[in-house]
Amino acid sequence: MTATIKDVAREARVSVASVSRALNGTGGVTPATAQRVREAAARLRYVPHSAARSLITRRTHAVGALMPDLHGEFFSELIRGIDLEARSHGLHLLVSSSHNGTEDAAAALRAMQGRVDGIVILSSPRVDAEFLKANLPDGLPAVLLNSDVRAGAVVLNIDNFAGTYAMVRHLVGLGHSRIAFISGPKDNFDAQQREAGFRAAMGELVPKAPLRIVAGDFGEASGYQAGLELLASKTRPEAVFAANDMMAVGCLQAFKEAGVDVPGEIALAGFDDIPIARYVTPPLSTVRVRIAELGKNAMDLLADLMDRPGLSAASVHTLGCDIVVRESCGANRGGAAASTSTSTTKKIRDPSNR
Amino acid sequence: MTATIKDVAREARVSVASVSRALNGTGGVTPATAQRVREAAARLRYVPHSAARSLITRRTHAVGALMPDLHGEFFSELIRGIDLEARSHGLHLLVSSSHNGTEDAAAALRAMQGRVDGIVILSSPRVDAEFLKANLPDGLPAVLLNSDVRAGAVVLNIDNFAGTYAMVRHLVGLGHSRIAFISGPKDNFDAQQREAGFRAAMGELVPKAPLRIVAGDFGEASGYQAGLELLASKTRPEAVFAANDMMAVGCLQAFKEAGVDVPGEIALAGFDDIPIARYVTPPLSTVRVRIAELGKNAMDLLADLMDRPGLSAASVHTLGCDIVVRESCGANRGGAAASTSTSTTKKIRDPSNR
DNA sequence: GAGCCGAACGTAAACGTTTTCACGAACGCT
DNA sequence: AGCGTTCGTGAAAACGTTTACGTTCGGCTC
Repeated sequence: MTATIKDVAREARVSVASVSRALNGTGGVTPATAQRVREAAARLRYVPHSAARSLITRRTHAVGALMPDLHGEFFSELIRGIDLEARSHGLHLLVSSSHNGTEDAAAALRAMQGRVDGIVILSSPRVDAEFLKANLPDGLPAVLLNSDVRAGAVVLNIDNFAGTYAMVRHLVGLGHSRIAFISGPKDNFDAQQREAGFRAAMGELVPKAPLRIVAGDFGEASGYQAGLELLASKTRPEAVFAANDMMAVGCLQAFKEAGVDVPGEIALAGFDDIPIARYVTPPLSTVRVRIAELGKNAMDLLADLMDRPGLSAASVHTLGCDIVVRESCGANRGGAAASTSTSTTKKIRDPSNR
Repeated sequence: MTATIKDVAREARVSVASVSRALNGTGGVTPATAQRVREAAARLRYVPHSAARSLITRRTHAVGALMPDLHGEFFSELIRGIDLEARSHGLHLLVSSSHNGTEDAAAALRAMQGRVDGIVILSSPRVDAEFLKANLPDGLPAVLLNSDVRAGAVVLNIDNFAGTYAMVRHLVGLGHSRIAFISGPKDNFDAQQREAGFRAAMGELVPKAPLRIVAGDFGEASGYQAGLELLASKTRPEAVFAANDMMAVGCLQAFKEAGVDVPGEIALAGFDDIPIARYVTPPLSTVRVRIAELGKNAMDLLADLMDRPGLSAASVHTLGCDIVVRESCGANRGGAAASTSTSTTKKIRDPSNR
């Protein structure tokens, strides 16, 4: 059926060994014969059998991406970043997404055993340290994304802390001090870090302001509820900072229905910069996460790890966020230029320029 | 290092053949020995080497997904649908996205050679019939998505034609007859079909109405421009139907800036039902494409094809769309119930119930 | 009790590569 | 001129499975 290395060898009148050497660019072959082999291979449309190669090489030239069941932009951008970088490393990408339970993820992990040379794992609350210890085939290079596992692994995190901190600084710079926070799910790693960043920033920047935190779950409805709750309180906040954009959007809706002007009466900010953020009215100020870059960096870390011998150096890396200033926080009325606040966290002016 | 079938054989005191038979459920082995083998395998944490298996079996138990460089919801939902269904078939998913040029896609196609048992290809303008004939390894089962290739392939398309037709019917039912259309890129297959559906619907439902079509490119800016152009015309349309949501959003922005009330003065509709659609004001009526289902169906077709011997029956399938009625078309003021218009195309009432 | 048949199991070949090793030939050196 | 070294090449082993083919053995029929 399909041509094999023997066919090429016969066609080029050399041994299979020479064909292998010529095609792989391993030395030890004359330019002339290399050329002859290449021609023969092209003539026969020869493409090496990857399984046979993997069998002896112990390398699959593929990496896996394991992620929980998530929709939308985050998923696609992450895959995009990983895929692009993987291809530039000559690697294939095996995707296994949409896992809910631990046993689901464990099965996927097992199934990837031997099919990939490394793996990028996007953590969910269920996928924690002991889960990985139990299910991750040891010796398999892995990079963990947004994980609180700190022991013996390579971890790459979004700098949620710095992001929230910078946004609080921005809001404070605008003159607000009574800033309320809508938090995310208790078991979510990003949510925890964002709340921590908020607490730290408030404590350091406006230490005498009251700390108001209302619970949310990253869903739009919980943001709406939080908005109602905040409106009902005796002293309304000057600004509301939601731990993600969906909640900010829900909160905005509550404000709108109550006839509260944003940002006139209350300023509003979110986190993530989902596409919707720039299309609500007023456009939402938020913290942008460069997700594709997160994927790219994860893939780079993984590639490094795979080149390394067995030595898997544990390390923690972070990827900075950008403050994107639109109208919902009230800073963008005039034409003030953007300024950089941190080395990793840039401030961007984005006047909903659709 | 890792346990091999020989180790299991030794541990279970049988031959490697029996191990293979026991673990694969091929007959010819006593329940007792099968049990013994399973225990030994579990004890050694044995997992069969997939490359070795593929080498002799000529099966990889993996399918590929080849897609152009696209962002956002469409990508993630499609992958999601494919992945879920692939896993339920016991197949792995090899993703290769973000291809721009033909040579890029050709390389990806070649690289997948031998790594997958079948492939799902999402067409882009560059990937046409002769490209596939030239680059698709023959004998490799393939399912084409949103493709105008009709010869010798299995094709699954969104029913753009019926979708646009149904939306026009809906607008006409609302009393509009001067309906303008903002078209998509000329070389885009979906855009072509949507325009064809619009022309057909207008010709049949309101034959005496003038046919107004202004050119767009699926981008938001082009929708904005089209909006301006329509406002400037001597007889303004009663309704505007954009070939996709992004253009409808741009158009809406133009109307807003001009102080034109939507849907009061002009009704507006889009196509795709991107997440943003429900968050603009007024929420956008549109045609929903069930993308995850598209992916699932594609995977099912592919699985069928792979089970088949060599006989690759060419066929064309379509997936219906849903009309989702929000406020931008003016139908949703009252509380009218939803009605079904076609067997494949349902009409949904969706009053922006965030 | 001889013959036979089918089931359970083992032996070994095969799948298509890479890589180690051996073998010449060519070459530069004393 | 002889020798050692390098270099290009080929033969063959190895990777871990599946499976075709024997072989054994127990139980059945006459």
